[in-house]
Amino acid sequence: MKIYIKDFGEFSLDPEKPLKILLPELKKIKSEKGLPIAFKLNGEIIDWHTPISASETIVLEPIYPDTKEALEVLRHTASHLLAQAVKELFPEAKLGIGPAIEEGFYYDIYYERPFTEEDLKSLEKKIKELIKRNLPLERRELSKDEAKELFSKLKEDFKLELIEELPDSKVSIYTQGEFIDLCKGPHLLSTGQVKAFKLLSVSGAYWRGNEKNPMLWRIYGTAFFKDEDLESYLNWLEEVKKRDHRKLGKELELFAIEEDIGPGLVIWLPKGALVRKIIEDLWKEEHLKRGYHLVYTPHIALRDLWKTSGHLDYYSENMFPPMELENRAYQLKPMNCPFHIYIYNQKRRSYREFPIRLCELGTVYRYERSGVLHGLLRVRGFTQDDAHIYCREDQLEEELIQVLDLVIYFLTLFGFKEYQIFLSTRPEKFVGDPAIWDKAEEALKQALEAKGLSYEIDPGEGVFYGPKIDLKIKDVLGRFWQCSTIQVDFNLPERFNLVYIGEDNQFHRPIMIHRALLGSLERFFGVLIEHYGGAFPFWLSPVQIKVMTLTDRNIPYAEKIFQELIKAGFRVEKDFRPEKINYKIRSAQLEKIPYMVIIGDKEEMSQTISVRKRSGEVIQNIKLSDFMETLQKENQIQVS
RNA sequence: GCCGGCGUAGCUCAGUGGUAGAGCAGUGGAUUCGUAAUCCACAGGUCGUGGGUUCAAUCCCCACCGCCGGCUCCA
Repeated sequence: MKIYIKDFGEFSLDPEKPLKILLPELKKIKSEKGLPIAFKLNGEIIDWHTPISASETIVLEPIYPDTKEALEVLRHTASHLLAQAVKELFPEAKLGIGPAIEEGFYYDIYYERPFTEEDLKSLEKKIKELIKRNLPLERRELSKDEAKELFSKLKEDFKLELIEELPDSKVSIYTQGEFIDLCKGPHLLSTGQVKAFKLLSVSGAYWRGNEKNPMLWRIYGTAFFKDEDLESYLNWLEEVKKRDHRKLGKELELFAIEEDIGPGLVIWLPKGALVRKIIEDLWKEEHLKRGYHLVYTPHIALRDLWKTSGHLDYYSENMFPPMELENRAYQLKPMNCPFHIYIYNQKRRSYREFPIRLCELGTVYRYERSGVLHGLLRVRGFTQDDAHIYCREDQLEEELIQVLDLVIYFLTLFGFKEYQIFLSTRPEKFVGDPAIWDKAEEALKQALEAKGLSYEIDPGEGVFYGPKIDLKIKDVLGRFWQCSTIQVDFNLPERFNLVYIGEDNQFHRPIMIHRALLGSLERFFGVLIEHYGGAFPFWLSPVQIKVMTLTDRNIPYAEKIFQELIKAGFRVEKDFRPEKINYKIRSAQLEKIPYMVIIGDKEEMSQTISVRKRSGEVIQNIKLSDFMETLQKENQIQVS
């Protein structure tokens, strides 16, 4: 059997032997990139331990240390090191699973008591020792029966359960030193290749994510090939912490969530409310420009409405319980759609009116389990930037293009330029005509392509009532957040018997599109706070300018400057306290205010101002009119 | 909801079986100062809530509430 390894050349290999056999030969060949960590075969990662057999020549793509795939291999081995360390220090522990994950790895372990911070430290020490011993990894294949015997001897009950469920008749195990684990790989050659690692946290996790199963302890860690990489990852974690919207929200007085008010219920403080107002004004203005009608609907409605809509059947676990009044049950709304349907149904609709676009910043209430609430990102009451579009089938694609155009417009405003887009198609359980589903899915695809947006398809992941597009935005720290969603709905028009009169003077059923662009204002605000690190761009800053005096002598002149800035429509505060200028600058800096206007005797004499930017840049003695001119420019929202 | 951790002044945090402290913020006063913290004084807490143990609880125990991290990125 021949294999061709890119960068190294062609070799012959005994089919039953692992690639490792070739090591001495490969080492002789000097590839600039060094020795591969693993290989790619038809898109799958193959390690040095795996025997391959094939009738034709196989082409292997080497994987080098600075790639995502190599990290995955490294981290998988790191998770085995963790498991090995656990078994050495806590022999009674039973192993669950231990995969590599996006930012590191974890291992789920059953033990009679939780692991502590001290345990993590001693585990780290043990792992370092195991790395130093540079234990070679070995792979073996066993029949299921052999494997069962082995793991029952080892008393690894969870592994036995896994073996039971594996489809193939043979399973593979990896060993390093004394340690044996059921594992499909891929792995490194030896433990010494793990250069930099850290255990990060422990928490409870149900076996296989099911609450009916026993709870295991999940130890999280991460690993890299270089110490610098680990260090910069840890710095990144620090940065994430610094930008935590809950911390900044408190420090910058943007919002609060109060125990006495209720979990997951947000109060917007004046500064946060101001940012929200700016976003809302912009949103409304742009929607009106684009042919939407702005509507308002109540926060509660008769519960029967939700019976008709079907929410009681498929959404009730997310709804607040009903309220009784005058023998009628009312329901706090979890969604806006039924109300918009009644707006549609206010009169007989003609095909000529289409598309009808109704939009609302609608506040909804949903029951989220107490354990999942998280700052502004997961709450129980929030305002969706919602809209429902009613149109004919032949208008669907064009409408979707318009919606995508609008969503990109808004996201770009806030500096979100990279997206992950998912198109979810028909699930097994669905309502409506499959032919229309196909058409709608096609329309979604066409719309995405027309906008030049690349996307992935999530087959069968659509909601039962229609296919959808979900859009995730990438923030400055490289994290993705889901905000926007665009869903086609074949269900509600049916349930509420929506009709219009067509060109043929017959009744027809409209298609409905639900869409939220920012998602919820709370969540989007939370993402924005983290994205900007609390330092909002000038146009979005709740306070844009702070005017401050050097001495009390300067107050009258500073007051005049302040008034002129206010008159020009800027959001300005003043700091005329008898404090040192350094003190005032420091506090304005901590408030992350974009511009400080500093007034002293020099400015007063020359009838100018001095400006210090948030960045630290200082402009001395410029004319107020010149300053305002540059501000006006900056206040104009630039869409690129 | 479940598991672990946590809950002390507006904020960040120290502390102890004998009913509490610091820094910042706040208030009063002094200082009138040139680009990230001037000094002095004062005031501020039913130590999350409710029970229990104890002569005595903020501390120990239990329950509840809330917050933080996590709860299939599968051998």
